[in-house]
Amino acid sequence: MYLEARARAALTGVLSALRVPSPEQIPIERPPRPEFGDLTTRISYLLAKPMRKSPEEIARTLAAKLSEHPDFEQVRAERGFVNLRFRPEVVWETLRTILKQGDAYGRQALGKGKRLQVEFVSSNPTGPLTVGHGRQAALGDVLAELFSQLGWEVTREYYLNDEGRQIDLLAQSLWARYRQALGEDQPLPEGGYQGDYLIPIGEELARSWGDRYPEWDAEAQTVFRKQAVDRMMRMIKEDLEAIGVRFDVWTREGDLHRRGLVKETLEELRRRGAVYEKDGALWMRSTQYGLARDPVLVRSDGTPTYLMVDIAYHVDKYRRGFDRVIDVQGADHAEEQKQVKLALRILGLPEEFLDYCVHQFVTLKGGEGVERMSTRAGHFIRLGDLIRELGRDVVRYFMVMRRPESHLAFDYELAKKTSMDNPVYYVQYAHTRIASIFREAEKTGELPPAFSHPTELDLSPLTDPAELALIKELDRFPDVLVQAAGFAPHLLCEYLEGVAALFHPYYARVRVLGQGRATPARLALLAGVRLVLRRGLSILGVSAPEEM
RNA sequence: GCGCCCGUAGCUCAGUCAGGACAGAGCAGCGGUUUCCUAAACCGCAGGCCGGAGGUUCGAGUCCUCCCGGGCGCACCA
Repeated sequence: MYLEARARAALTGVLSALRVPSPEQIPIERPPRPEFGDLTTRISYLLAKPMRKSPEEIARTLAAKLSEHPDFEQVRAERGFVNLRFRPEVVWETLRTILKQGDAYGRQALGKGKRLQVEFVSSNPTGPLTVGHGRQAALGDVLAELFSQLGWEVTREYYLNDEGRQIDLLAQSLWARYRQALGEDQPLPEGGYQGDYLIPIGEELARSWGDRYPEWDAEAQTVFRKQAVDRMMRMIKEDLEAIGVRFDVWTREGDLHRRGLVKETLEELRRRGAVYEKDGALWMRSTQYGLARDPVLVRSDGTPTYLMVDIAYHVDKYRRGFDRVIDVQGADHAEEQKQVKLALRILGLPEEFLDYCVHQFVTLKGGEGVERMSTRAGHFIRLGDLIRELGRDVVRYFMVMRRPESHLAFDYELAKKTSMDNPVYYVQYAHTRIASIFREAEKTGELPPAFSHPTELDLSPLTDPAELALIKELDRFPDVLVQAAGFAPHLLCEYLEGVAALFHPYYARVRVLGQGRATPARLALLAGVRLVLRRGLSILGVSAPEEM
C-alpha cells in the first residue's frame, strides 16, 4: 500500500503536468510477471478514447515523463502498459515504515466509530458441533477479527434456538435413551435424534433418577427439555473452546418472545400490508416482491415460525445500534435469507444493514464417499474429535483456506502431515526459523539494540532481489486484510503462504549472522517478515510458534 | 420444473466482484542438492482446447445468452 501510494502520487503529478484529465480512479496493479516491474498501470487504455490516441502512444508519453521521477529506477512503456520499478531506497523506506508501526501494522480506520455484529455458528442445541459447524466457526471468527483490524467495533454473537419442535424431538429422544438405559425397549420417536451421543447421557440420567419418569408426559417433557438443552450446550461450548472461538453475546429465542419483540414485529409487518391470512395461518406477501413463494409467519396453531422469529431478531439487532450485521450461514439457508432481507426492506431498514456470508459444505476428502452430514441421522464427524486429532491450528487454517462459496474438501491426509507439505506448517515454520535466528543472534551478540528506531537503520546492504521482493510483499499486507474482509479470508492464507514461499528459499541461500554490515540489515528484514507472519497468523487464530 | 452456488493441470484450489501482457500455486510424478542460523528443507522438469457452444469488445478464465455436469434450496422444519 505504501508503494502503491507513492506510485499514485507520482502518476497524479505527471497527469496534471501533462494536462491530461485524470480518471476518477487510476488503476495501479501488480503485474503478472516480475519482469514487468513492481507495479503497473493500464491507464493508457482508459485514456485512449478521450485522448484519441493509441494506448501505446500515451504509455510512451507517460513513461518518458515518469522516468524523471526520483522514486523509480526504471519506467517502461510496454504494450500500452506503463511498468514501474522502484529504486531500492524507496523499498527500504517501505520496510522502515512497517517496522515503525510494529504490531499496529495492517490496522486501519475504515470502520472507525462503527459497530458490527457477526452472528455465526448459532447451531441448534441438538447435538455436538460437526465438521461443518467448524467451517462456520472459523470463518465467522476470522471475519470478525478482520473487521476488528479494520477499525470496526465487533460483537460476536450466537443465536440459541432453545425452543420449538426440534428441541421437543431431542428431549423425547433423550427420554427414550433414558428408558433404554433402564432396560426398557423404548424406540426413538419418529424423526428423532439417532446419534450415539445421547446414550451415555440417558444412562447417567437413569442412574441418578431411576424410574422417576416412566411416561412421556408434560412433566417429563419439561424436565427432559431443560436437561437436553443444558447438556447439548455444554458439549457445544466445549467444542467452541477447542476451536478457540469466544462469543460476546448469546441470544436465546425465548428472550425475544418474552420481550414481546416477535409480536411487535409481526404487527409492524401487518401494518405495512405485508401479511395476510389463509388456512388459519399468517403469511408474508413475498411473491408480490418477486420472491418465489409466500412463507408462513405464524402457524395455524398460533406459534410463530423460525422465519418470523428471525425477522424479529434482526429488527432487534438494528435497534441495538449496530451499523452492520453479518450472518455466516450455510448454503442451505439461501431461501430464508431472501425472505429475511425482504422483510427488513418492508420494515424500512437500510439495504446494507444485513449481509450474509454464505458458505458451502465440508466434505472429507479421501473418506468414504462424500455423504452429507446430518445431526439428526447421527451421521457426522464431531468437530471436537477432528481438533483432538489435528490440533486447533490445522483445523482453523484448513477451514478458511478456501473461498467460502466453494465446497471444502477437507484433505485429512494432508492435514495430518507434519511436514511443510502442510500449508499450516509451511507458514509456521517460516516464523520458527526467524525466531531461531534471533535467538542465535542474541547468543552471538549480533542483535542490534532493538529495532525501536527503524529510521536509523542502514538498510542499504539489502540489495539481493529476493530481499527487495520480500519487502514489496510485506507492503501488501494491509491491502490483503481489506480484501480478506470481503468474505474472503482464504486470501490471507494464500498471502501468508506466498510470504513463506519467498522466505524459505532466501533462508536456504543467504546467511544472516556473521555477515558484518549486512547482518543488522537482514535482521531488520527478518523482523519485518516475522511481524507480518505473526500478525497474519494471529488474525487467523493460528499460533506463531517460536520453535517446532 | 424453478432459484442460488460450483465446474481452471492427475488431485485440491487461487485468479471471475472493478475484462487487458505468453493462465498461477500446493500436492502427487520425474530429476538434482546437505561441513554453515533446526533438511519438518532447497532447486529444477513435466503437466491445462480455463465444462461446451454462441455473443459483446481493439482484447474474455473474467461480461451476456443457451446447453451439459455436480451441490443446495423450493415445509404451517430449523
